[in-house]
Amino acid sequence: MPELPEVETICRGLRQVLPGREIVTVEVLESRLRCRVPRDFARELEGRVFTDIRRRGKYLLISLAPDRVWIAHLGMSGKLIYVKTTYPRERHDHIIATLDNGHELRYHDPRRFGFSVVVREAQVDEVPQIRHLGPEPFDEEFHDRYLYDLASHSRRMIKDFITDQRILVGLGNIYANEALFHAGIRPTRRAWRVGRSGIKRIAEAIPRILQEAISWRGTSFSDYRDGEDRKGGFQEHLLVYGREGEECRVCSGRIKSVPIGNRSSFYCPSCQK
DNA sequence: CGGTGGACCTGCTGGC
DNA sequence: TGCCAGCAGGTCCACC
Repeated sequence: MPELPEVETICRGLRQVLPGREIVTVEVLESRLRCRVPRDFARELEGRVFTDIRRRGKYLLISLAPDRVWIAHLGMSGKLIYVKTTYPRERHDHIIATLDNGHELRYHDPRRFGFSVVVREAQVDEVPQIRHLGPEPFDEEFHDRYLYDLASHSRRMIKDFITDQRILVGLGNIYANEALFHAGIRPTRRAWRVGRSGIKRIAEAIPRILQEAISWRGTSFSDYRDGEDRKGGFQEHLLVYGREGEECRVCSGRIKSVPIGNRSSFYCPSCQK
């Protein structure tokens, strides 16, 4: 489900309400979380106080004093919501942290692709999932030259390349397709054949499209909700993703779909070469 | 090493 | 109306 804009939206929302709150109790209602939630997960969190909520790629890093970080990835269908204790519980609410102010932080994930782990602050960068992540698209180290140096040595399809979280973090199926549309490049082009000007357009389109999606609080089709269980609005502004057979909003041609590695990619044959 | 294809899950939709 | 194949925002691993 969530790509960078959705995780960023959740992050900003939780940052408004969690710092200073104490976790009183934690219930882990689902034991089949693919061994990614340690048995002592609840005890690691109980009695601690939220300090800071930040994001690294598609991961939420939730700091708690003294000296713990709850690292959460929401997979395809995960939600992390802050609601009153009276807010109706649902099927697939797997982890419920009861706070000291009549609210709960609930981790909900029907498909259970997400994962959670609790580590010490100093260990965050050593966690394998975090250690191998590439630069943030909004950081200075991510620029067209960086992307070109890597792309010029890669024979992979460009869409596959830019969704590799080791190259850069944050892009998933929606925003990779959108960024390539904005750059005028077909998702099936081999990375090394995109060329310098094409890579430059991609490197510029990525942060732009992500920023725009953040301003709309992310994209919601069915599952995605922010930290207050509300939908995002960017689905109204998508130009190619999920629009197979519909009219291109730029040239009125028909949007096509092509599978890349078990996943649909969308593009406009006349706008993207 | 790189690239591919399947596995991991539940739920919803569309076609028959 | 009902059933079932196919597909969904992500990662990881085995295999060639």
